[in-house]
Amino acid sequence: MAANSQFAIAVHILTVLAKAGEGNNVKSDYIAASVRTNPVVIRRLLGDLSQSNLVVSQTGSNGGTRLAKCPNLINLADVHRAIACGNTFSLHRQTNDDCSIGKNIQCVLEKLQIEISDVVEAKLAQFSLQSVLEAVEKVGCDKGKVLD
Amino acid sequence: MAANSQFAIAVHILTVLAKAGEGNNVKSDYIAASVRTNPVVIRRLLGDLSQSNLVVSQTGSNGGTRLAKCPNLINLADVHRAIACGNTFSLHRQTNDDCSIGKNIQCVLEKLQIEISDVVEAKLAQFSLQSVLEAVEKVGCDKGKVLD
DNA sequence: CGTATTTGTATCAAAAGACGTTACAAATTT
DNA sequence: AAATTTGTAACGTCTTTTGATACAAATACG
Repeated sequence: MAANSQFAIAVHILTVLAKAGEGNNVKSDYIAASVRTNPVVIRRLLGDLSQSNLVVSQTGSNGGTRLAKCPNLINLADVHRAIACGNTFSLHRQTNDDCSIGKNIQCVLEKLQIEISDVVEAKLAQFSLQSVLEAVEKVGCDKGKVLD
Repeated sequence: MAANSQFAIAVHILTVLAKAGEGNNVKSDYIAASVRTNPVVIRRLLGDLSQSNLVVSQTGSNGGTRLAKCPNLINLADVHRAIACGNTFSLHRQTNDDCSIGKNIQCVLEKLQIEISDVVEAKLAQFSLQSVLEAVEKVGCDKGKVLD
């Protein structure tokens, strides 16, 4: 199971930045208030997003963070990769090589893991940050697909 | 990220049972040796698999566990559901309702989570336990897709 | 130029989750 | 009755995640 909520928070962060609009710096304190967490948690994630060139940050007075590209050009697969969210399931550690199953199942599972990652990314790639923002701004969030 | 390796171990367990053949009881000690873990860890997972009617267990001398159906009739989506592996990503906990983003992003992310689960399940459903067993028994596990 | 602000990052502590282990009752076979 | 095996509770340890404090470096602005 997905142990951490970093991807969810990252999407939240980016949605806030998208709403702020192009070129407008948003402070980690402000984002932290929306996410209800500590600003450092936000800045850590912003660091990842920055390394993937999804956002740009500035220190100093009037500093903050803004999107590096327009929300149409960012999709959730980009975010997922930026956060290094890991896999849908984990492999178990070393198995027993004396057993014909234990010996070979690892690599079968690794291949499977890759195939799963691929379909997850493909799905995530269907959603732009823009579409997320629009979905969030729509009120009727209770029935049907929200995204798309 | 997937924090635990229960799904991987469950697949390993079922593959061992599939190899053992229909109607043959396998003891948790034997499986544990193949997985290199404690028999109790195996029995815990067997409990989940049993509740989903994938395996049948017997206590007592000559007891053990066997598949409840033939390996062609079990697919990896069945296993995934049985183990309750959770989601590809976790939601963050309560957000700030005073912020229009914080207020609505949760349900958008929930919907996304469901769509992701669906594609993951659909992919997993493509692989039968039989195909996993065959892949594991094949030696050349180093190039190309192993599963399918 | 100096002050205020903000990020980036190190460090620490707390909380949660995963995993392995021991122990033992209940069920079953022989 | 004795031996075996599962089912499950209980516990300790380890790792991961999260929240928090602290402070240097960068920047803006009067």
